[in-house]
Amino acid sequence: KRGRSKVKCEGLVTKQKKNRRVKANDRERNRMHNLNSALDALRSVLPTFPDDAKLTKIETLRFAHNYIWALTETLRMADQCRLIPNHHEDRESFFHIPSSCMMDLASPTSVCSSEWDSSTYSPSSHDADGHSPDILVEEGFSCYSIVYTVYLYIIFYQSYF
DNA sequence: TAGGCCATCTGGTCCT
DNA sequence: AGGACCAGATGGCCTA
Repeated sequence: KRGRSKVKCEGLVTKQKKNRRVKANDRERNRMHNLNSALDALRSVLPTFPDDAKLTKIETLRFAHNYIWALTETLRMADQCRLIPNHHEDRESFFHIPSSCMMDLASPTSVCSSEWDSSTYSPSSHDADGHSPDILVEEGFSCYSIVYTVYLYIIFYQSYF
């Protein structure tokens, strides 16, 4: 009788384990879907050309990093000059990013490598004045939080213009 | 066909 | 104990 109950117990444990695994898989799938949604939101605020293929995940993150840097630099320059025109049309031309710069921003793959190496192709993390436009990501932030934070940063900067 | 990208599964670790 | 997060493994799809 004890043997049978042991087998029954083992079967129950196996079933419980299987059930937990299925639930964990489901949560993991959900988590990745959320992460992808955050990446999509981030893509949506990045400037792209109509015929551009969808940016890959790593391209999206690199592009966002460069884009934030470009916007930060633009703000800094505008602040330095204190010549921001009031008319909307003028503001647009004032903040026009040179095409050479856009090419670089729009083609992250042109400077792509398998590793994140900010020294080679990402903007310097500190400008001439020692200001750091880097995104403040505290230790312990999840991937989702980081992507979403980048997204919010871009929205914030874009609202400036 | 090789290589890149992606989704999913899985086991481990940490936290509540 | 259960959930969140992460990294490694695997297989599918697509493109040069």
